[in-house]
Amino acid sequence: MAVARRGAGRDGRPTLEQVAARAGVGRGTVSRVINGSPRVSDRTRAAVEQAIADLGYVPHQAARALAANRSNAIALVVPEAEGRLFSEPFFSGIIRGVSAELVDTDIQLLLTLIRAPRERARFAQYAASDRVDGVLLVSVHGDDPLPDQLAEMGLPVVMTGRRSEDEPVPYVDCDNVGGAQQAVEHLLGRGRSTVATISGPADMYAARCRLDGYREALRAAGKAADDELVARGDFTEESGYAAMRELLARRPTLDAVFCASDPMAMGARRALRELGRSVPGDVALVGFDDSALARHMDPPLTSVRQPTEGMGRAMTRALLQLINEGGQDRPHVLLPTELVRRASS
Amino acid sequence: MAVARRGAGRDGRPTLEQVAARAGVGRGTVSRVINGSPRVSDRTRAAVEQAIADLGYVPHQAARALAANRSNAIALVVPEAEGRLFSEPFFSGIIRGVSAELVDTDIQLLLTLIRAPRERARFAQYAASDRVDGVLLVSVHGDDPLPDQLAEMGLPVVMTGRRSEDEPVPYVDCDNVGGAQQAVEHLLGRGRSTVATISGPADMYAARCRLDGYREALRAAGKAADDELVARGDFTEESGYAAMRELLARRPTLDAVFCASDPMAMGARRALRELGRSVPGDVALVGFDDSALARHMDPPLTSVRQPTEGMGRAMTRALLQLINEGGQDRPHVLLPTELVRRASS
DNA sequence: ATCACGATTGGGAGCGCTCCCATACCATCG
DNA sequence: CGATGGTATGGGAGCGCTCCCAATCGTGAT
Repeated sequence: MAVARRGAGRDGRPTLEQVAARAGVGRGTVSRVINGSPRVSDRTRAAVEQAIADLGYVPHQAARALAANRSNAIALVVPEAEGRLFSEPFFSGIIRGVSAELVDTDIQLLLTLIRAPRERARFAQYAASDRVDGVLLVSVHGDDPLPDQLAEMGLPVVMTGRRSEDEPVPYVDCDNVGGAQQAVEHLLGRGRSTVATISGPADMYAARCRLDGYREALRAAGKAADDELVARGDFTEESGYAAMRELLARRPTLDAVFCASDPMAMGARRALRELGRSVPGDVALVGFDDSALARHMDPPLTSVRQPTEGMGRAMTRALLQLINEGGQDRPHVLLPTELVRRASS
Repeated sequence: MAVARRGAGRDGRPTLEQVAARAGVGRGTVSRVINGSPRVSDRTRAAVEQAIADLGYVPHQAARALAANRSNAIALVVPEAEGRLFSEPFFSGIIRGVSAELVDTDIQLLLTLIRAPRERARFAQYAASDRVDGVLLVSVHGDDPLPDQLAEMGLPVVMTGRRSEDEPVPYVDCDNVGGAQQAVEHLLGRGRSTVATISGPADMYAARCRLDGYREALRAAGKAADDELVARGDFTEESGYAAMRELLARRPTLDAVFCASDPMAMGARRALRELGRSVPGDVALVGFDDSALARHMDPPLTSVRQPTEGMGRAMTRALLQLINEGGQDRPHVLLPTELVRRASS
């Protein structure tokens, strides 16, 4: 036993040095094998790999990080104000995607919730001090300076969603315009003639995109734009309820509504019920996000699904590329959405 | 510039050594200040703190980890089979709690999803190699060997939930028995006389506890146990639907049902509607978990809420204590649940 | 056979920190 | 007044790895 452990690290775990000794080579060579350097002969590589297997050697992260000056970790930052996100499939999908993309690397995922502004500052400092190789930002608000701040420090950053049309920071987004368009085309295709929309806050880029998609679909179908058919919400159920009542007051004859979020669709559904309109009989309804809510509404809600897992993967790939290639290019990825048809339309 | 940077780390960030130079003390002293050692005079401490502030010094994690042989990170492990968890408030609450408890430490949270068995093995190896100081396990199955495996390696571990009555691994759980009991007492208190239950899989400890709570409440109310009023589900909506039909077939006169999960309550509600029973008029319904579902059901579902955030905090505190004190004691924490009353009962 | 040059390889130096021993200093005590 | 026992402090050693330069070993060209 003592022999087997000779020269072992202080936990009794084998070190590079020991692997080298066992394989009859130098430290440098083992390091090269581990890091996949091509400058190693096949014979030597095989011997080293054998020794690694024999000893059950696992490289010591902290030592690597210190020597190589990279941390082999990336942070996933979630502003917790968006607590909402957490219980939605959105966040779940993102994590799944990120995690899936990381599984074949030896990169760690650090999860950081940011509540107070104090924590934001703290994270900025933290990120600045070499502790992560890159940052994934989820659900950034339009006026959040953090992305630029991090980017200016030279830290690779990728966000989900854009803050505006000409987002300077690399991002992965879903095709909000296309999704909305698809939803409205679907409603028109089902024979609906008067399609209204309940849109999100005008200061959120995604909300504007969804509204654009709605308008584009109507235009493509040769319908005149009609602002009477557009009501504003703020993505919440309450706002959806109010908007629906407003729309019905303005245009009692409408027969379909595209809601820019599922909770708003939920609110709209409630308003419709109260006013004696059936769904989908009198009014067809489509939501956005395909949350758990949608599946459980009565009737189940047709909704636009974001490829959340794909977005998580894409973000991660983009970030790893930034880290490894340090490229000057700012990757922008746009993923397609999918309409999930249910009984509400 | 060059002067300001003299002796700086390779990223231009200040090192301990520089702080020491600026404060006019030795490395060891600065280290003591940073680590809160009492063996430093107030004068010296103040000088060092000033130098740290002046330089904006932030300790280099990897270097600390290497020298001190601790990683300053804990892992939160989630078996992704429980993908379900993700979209429930449960997971969200746990993360929030863990994160809140870590915010004043410099401990990192690593998130690890485990999908395939291969990944489980990989994680075990990973965890074994010094990369985390401890592990939080969420939602472990009754037959999962991972907790014991990790514990045997001497790695501090805390789980949510128990696998059985005499769980050997430290855990934090909510009071399932008490929660169920409270729910049933509530139903009885509302004047219901024939309270049935749809319970979870018999091989899950939490499900057995909830059933025990149900029975205990009836017993306390002086009601005879009646197996005809107990139906098995597997926590899914479908199983709740089937169980409800079964119960009604057996006992058409029942007037209340305690469901051991919200999705089962959802299924039960559907069955009741189909069979022309009103909720809560004919049958009162109570669920468990207080998921988003509960709030959005029609009528909104009374449900037993787990203190998820509190559980996250408790797990973290327990783990940190295990890490710091290396105690031989196996902390077991049981937190109370809360009945959230809504229109369904 | 000799020389140059690329492919491999070994191992020194050093990453920034903690640990701990040796030293310096100070107040108290016999 | 010197011995004694603390308390502060400085700094050497070393954590396990990567980087990189120098050394070694072929191999083909001359």
